[in-house]
Formats: sequence, C-alpha cells, structure tokens
Amino acid sequence: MAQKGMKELDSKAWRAFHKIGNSLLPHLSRQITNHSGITGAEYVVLVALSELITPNVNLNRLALGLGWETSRMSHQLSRMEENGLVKKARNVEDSRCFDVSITAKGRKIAESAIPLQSKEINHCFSDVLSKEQMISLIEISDAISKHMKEQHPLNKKEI
Amino acid sequence: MAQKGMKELDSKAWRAFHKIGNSLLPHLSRQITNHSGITGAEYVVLVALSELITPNVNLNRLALGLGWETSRMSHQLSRMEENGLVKKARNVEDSRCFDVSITAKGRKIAESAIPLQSKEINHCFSDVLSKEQMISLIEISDAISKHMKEQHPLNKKEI
DNA sequence: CGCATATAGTTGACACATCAAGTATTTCTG
DNA sequence: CAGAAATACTTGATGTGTCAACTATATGCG
Repeated sequence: MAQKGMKELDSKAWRAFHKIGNSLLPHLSRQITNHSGITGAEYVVLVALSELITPNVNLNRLALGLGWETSRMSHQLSRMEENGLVKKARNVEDSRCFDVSITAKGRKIAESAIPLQSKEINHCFSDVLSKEQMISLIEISDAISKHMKEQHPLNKKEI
Repeated sequence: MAQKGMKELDSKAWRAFHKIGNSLLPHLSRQITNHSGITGAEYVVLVALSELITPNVNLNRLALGLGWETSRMSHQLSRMEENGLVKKARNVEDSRCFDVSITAKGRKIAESAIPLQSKEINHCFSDVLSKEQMISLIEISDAISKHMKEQHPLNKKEI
C-alpha cells in the first residue's frame, strides 16, 4: 500500500518493514499471554517496574521511559492495579504525583515471563539474523530516529 | 525491555526495531488524519479498494490481501460503511459473501490522500535510508518471515 | 434427498491507543 | 502573598485489534 510515487525498491523496503511488525509482534504478544496469562502491554510495564533500582517511580517517568503518553500509562496502570499487578500511592512530598510499584504477584509473573519471552525473541529474531543484519537494523533505526527527532519532534501537532 | 538472557547486540537490535515502529508509524497515521480526515486503518482499506481491477471484492479476499483476520475486516468495514467510505452488497451467486466496493466519496479521499502519504513516507523513510539499507531491510524481513512461516504458521494456536 | 461439514461473515466482550478536556496541586511572578 | 501558569494525572469518547461464540448459506457425500 502507499507505493504510488515511490520507486520500486523503496516500496519493497517499506512493505518489508511493515511485514516484520505484522507477523513478529503479534506472535510475541500472544506467546506472553499463553505462557504467563498477561497481555503484551502488561508485560512491558512489569518488566520496566521490575528493573527499577528504586522501589517505585512516578507515573510520568515510567511513561517517559517507555515512550508512552501520560494518558496511556494512566489507563494501563488503572487496569493493572485492578488486576493486582501494580500499586499506586500518592507521593508524600508532591501530592500530584503517584509512586508506582510492582506487587509481589506482578513480580512473580514478570520473573517467570521474562526468560520465556527472551527465549522467544532469540528464537524468532536474534537467531534468524546475522550480526551484520542486526548492525544494519540499528543503523536504520538511528537514521530514522534522527530524522524524526529533527523534523517531527513530538509534543507538538503537525499541520 | 526483555533483554535478560540476550546478548548486547541482540538486545540493541531488538530495541532498534521497536523504536522505528514506535515513532514512524504513529507519525504517518497522524499525518493522514490531519491532511485527509481519515484514520490510518481507513486509509489502508481505501488504498486496497482503490487499486482493485474488479469493481469489488469479497470481504475475506480483501482481508487476506492485507493480512487481516476476517473479524477485523468486518468490524472495520462496518465503521467505514457508516462513514460512507465503502459499500457492501450481498453477492448474487453466493449469498454468504459480500461484494465490497469503494464509494465515490471514498475514492475521492483516497486519491487526494495517497500522494500526500507517499510523499511523507519518502520523506521519513526512503530519503533517510541508503539503497543498501533498504536492501538489508528486505533481507531481514524475508529471514524473519521465512522463520515465522515455517515455525509459527498462523491459523493454529500455539501452546 | 438429507445430514454433516465447510465457508463467509457477524457479534459482543475486552484490551489497547489517542485525543481533548478536566481536576488538583505546585510553583512562579509581579 | 495572590493570581497566573505550569505540572501531574484522570476521565470519557472514539477507533482499533483479538478472541470466542454464533448465524446463515453452500457443498459434499452416503
């Protein structure tokens, strides 16, 4: 799709990029759900929380770390708190903020899910690509990120 | 995230891959909405329909072409029919099927949106990457697709 | 023919993402 | 120190994606 006005190679590359995301990502998310009973989004948040040095973070910092909007994180944490995966507590010093932390239940699930997920990523991604391909992917990502940062910075609406 | 048990390079490559999708795709989708008043999903369907040789397709073939599930297509087309972008009609020969087609309104929007979107993809993707990088991306996609097809074919639940 | 089964699509429930608007607090500033 | 502005987060609406269960029609086969 969207290849009118694009050269053949460009179009193929663009489709290729899409294709990866459309097969790999859903597969990995389904795996998590199947083996650990949590969703992909829950997994991502639990991993972030389980890697904290401090016992908790405030919501915005957590969102920032994952490249999420505040609102998205707020909604997600609400659902996860209902499921007993995380806990939120008003910060004592600044009562606008929340101290977000992982619960024992959340940590237990994360700890069993992480190695399984790593294994699956190795299996479907790392093991399938050569060292050169991975390096190339990193360079591609850097090039695009650089462009996006310079030309289309977030937090401001485009025309 | 998810890098425990992964080598440094693997982990970096995986993050890199994620990063592309998380900045580029939302940006492109927002662009479409801003300049053409339709969503990214609507755009994709309209492009597919506008490229048809025949005047219509049945729902499942359309879904297949985009790599979508039937259900997803059904929901999407319902919304789009409400918005007057597409039309569905029972097939005469097989009344289980629907003949899906683009409306004049849908075509008009697609025709103005497509060049704008192509331009934006060129701007954010093609122009930013070298020929070698695009070739590499295609090879990476092929490698992953091959693996997924062989090891994790769709339509069947994983354990 | 008549029943089993396959095929085409719908529906409802739930999770997720984004946007716009709103509520509290805190901080800045005249 | 009071009002303005910034910060931290919530909420509701809408669109999107997935799954499981369902309806309806067609087809195959004894």
